[in-house]
Amino acid sequence: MSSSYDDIKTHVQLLISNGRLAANQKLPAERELAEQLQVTRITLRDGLNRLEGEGLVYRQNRRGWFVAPNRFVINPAQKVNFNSMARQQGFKPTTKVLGFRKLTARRDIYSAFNANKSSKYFEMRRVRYLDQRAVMVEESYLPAERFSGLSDLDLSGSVTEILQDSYAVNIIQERCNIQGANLELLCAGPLGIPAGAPSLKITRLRFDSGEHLIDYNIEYWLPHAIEMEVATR
Amino acid sequence: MSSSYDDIKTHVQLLISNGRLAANQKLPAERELAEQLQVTRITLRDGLNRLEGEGLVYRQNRRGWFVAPNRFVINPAQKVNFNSMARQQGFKPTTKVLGFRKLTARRDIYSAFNANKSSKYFEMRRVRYLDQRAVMVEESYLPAERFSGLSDLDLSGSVTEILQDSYAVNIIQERCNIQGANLELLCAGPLGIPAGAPSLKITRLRFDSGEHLIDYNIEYWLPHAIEMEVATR
DNA sequence: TAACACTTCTGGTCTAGACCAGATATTAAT
DNA sequence: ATTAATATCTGGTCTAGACCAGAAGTGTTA
Repeated sequence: MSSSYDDIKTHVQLLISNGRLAANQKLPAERELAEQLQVTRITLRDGLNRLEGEGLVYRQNRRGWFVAPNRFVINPAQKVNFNSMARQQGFKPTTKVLGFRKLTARRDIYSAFNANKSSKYFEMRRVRYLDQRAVMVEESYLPAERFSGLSDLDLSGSVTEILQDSYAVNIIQERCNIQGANLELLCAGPLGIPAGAPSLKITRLRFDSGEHLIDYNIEYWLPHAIEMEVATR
Repeated sequence: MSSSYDDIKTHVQLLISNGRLAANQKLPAERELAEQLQVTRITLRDGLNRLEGEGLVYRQNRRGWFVAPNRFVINPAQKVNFNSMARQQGFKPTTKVLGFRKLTARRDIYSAFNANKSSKYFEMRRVRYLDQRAVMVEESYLPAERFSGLSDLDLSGSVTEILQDSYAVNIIQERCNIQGANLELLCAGPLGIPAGAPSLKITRLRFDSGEHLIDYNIEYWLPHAIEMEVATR
């Protein structure tokens, strides 16, 4: 009844629990582990993929496999602030802006804003890190006319706060959709994983007091870096 | 820049979009597809796994691959009723009770209820289907003393309603946790997929008006059968 | 000391088979 | 016609290699 996977799992868990490897430390190379366990590399990789699925390990493109730290907890039913939430949970959050540009005529965007083809939007792409580990890529779309000068501001913080502080726009309602999705190269690259890897895709629509859509926002999370908590009444 | 995966995706999408295959219909056998595409089976399977990750296809243990229908939308921040929600979205929901028993001394349970080791609980395990497709396995734990006679009732509906109608217990608050998890054999079996496959694990804690925990509930969803919608204010 | 070229190591992708176990269809016996 | 045995088809798992591309370390040169 025991499968190779069980052996691999046990072996890796031993490495971790014996204290030989702490969070974010690198596992031995695949070829080495495969030999230790007397299985082929492809079988070993299958096992590592499953361990990744359980959130025990994570990978970084052509660098290796690492011991996963605790998950980051987010609440999708709450206006989130990545930086403060992360610090609250003992992580060191950082942000890198990947790109900023003005674009037009992308159907998914202007139709979300209920606008026409010629309307212009800012696109901002960012990666978020927890303790140097890339965990999320974020794409934000904002109406360009309304937020002129946006690119001159510090874009490493919360969009909501920027809108509030610099444009006096208050987000008072959000709608979000969560589903599994595979990563395109454009998002997989900054996360240091191969294209096609699974992710948790959170699409947010943020509205102001007039129920106008202000921010169209897509987040791609490493699925095993987070968990979600929701309270209901 | 084109990978085998792209070819596989295009090929399968063609099969689907050409109308040759409708939702829930079976794809050709892996060996056949592999020959059509001139790749090895292992490469093809890698591609199918990714298509599964995108929610385009799903598998059933040793039966084959099938075209995925639309996702079922759930709202984790809302007291859910599987049957009515499913019908509302045009699915035909069914439920099968896998098992019902009284148990004691399982740490995760009695500690969730903040009770001692000797306290007794009912365990109810059910599979939920949408249009004959198994999409979720549910494990419910309820204090046995408080709900004696539970096993004599019709257990195919909503737990919340049973508690309300037969025991006058009103659930007024819920807390839920959502994360990716791999399936143990016990849950993978009823879902018709191999053990170790990914799932979306939703753990629910349901409280009554006195803030007592009433129902400890774990749901394992096929990750690509659902999406979640959450509204925030 | 700093910049650059090179080598090595890593995971990522792929081939070409094999055998197993469960699901299904077929066939034979009742 | 029903049941039971059987053969076949399916995906699930695994072996034993190969080659590629990017990351990281090493040594050389300016």
